[in-house]
Amino acid sequence: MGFDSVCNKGLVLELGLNSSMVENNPTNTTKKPCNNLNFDPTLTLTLSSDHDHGVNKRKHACVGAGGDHHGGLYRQDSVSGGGSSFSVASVSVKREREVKSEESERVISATSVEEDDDGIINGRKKLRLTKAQSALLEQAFKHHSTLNPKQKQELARELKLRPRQVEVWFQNRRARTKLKQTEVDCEYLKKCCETLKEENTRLHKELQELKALKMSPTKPLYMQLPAATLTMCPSCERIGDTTSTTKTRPFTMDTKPHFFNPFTNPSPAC
DNA sequence: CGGGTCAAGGTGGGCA
DNA sequence: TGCCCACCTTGACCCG
Repeated sequence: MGFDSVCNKGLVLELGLNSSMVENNPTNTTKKPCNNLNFDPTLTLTLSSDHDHGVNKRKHACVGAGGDHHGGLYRQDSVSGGGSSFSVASVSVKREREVKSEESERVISATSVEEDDDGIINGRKKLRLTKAQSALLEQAFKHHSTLNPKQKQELARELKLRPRQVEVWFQNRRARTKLKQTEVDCEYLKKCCETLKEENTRLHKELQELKALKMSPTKPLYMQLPAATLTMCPSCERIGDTTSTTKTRPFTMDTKPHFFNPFTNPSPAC
């Protein structure tokens, strides 16, 4: 029980993505990875108290993996079990692992409990997919991020893996995709936040300047008008009176108000 | 040796 | 009710 297990108990960083983002959310029924950044972001940081881990009642006696519950038992051949073969240089161990992995002979029977070369009973050994296996899985994932049972069987047969392993790979792959997308979204939101902060600072400064001008006894007549009726052109910085219908206006007013959009270029000069 | 990666275990939820 | 999914966690392995 380490730091992770403590921290994960309740701190939830939630990236809420509205409208178009939701359409491509991996959690929805379309199960499509999201590459769309055209969304209304909401960022929520919450402390959840009802997040129970590992103490939940079991819904399935042996869910999925139950059938091949010993699926985690893999033979690593000469490098398995942390035995004597680990005493050699790590480089040679790695090379040996690669050679062995290319032989695709590491997965043992789903129901057997075997011993390695050192006579140590296998616990949960780490399966490493070969490059060829990974490539084929990636290729399949590009086509569709989820598999129907037939596709799963086919892929498993092709890869000489158990269907459960293919299924797990796709689950983990989807999770990785989602995590990556979340990171991208997070970066984007940070930039949004920075831009809005800058704009907020600018507007505050502008407001202070306007207040200062209003306090001045030598202010021009148009500055005595209600603030709501005045608009400053962002380009030429001239003041306009939206209520005036005379031809003596400082400049022609646009009927539409100026709203700042941090993600688009400034409006063209008036 | 600490942190990262990844396959797999475990659980709750949605759906047909 | 069973299946499949997302999500969280675990443990093996790798790397600097």
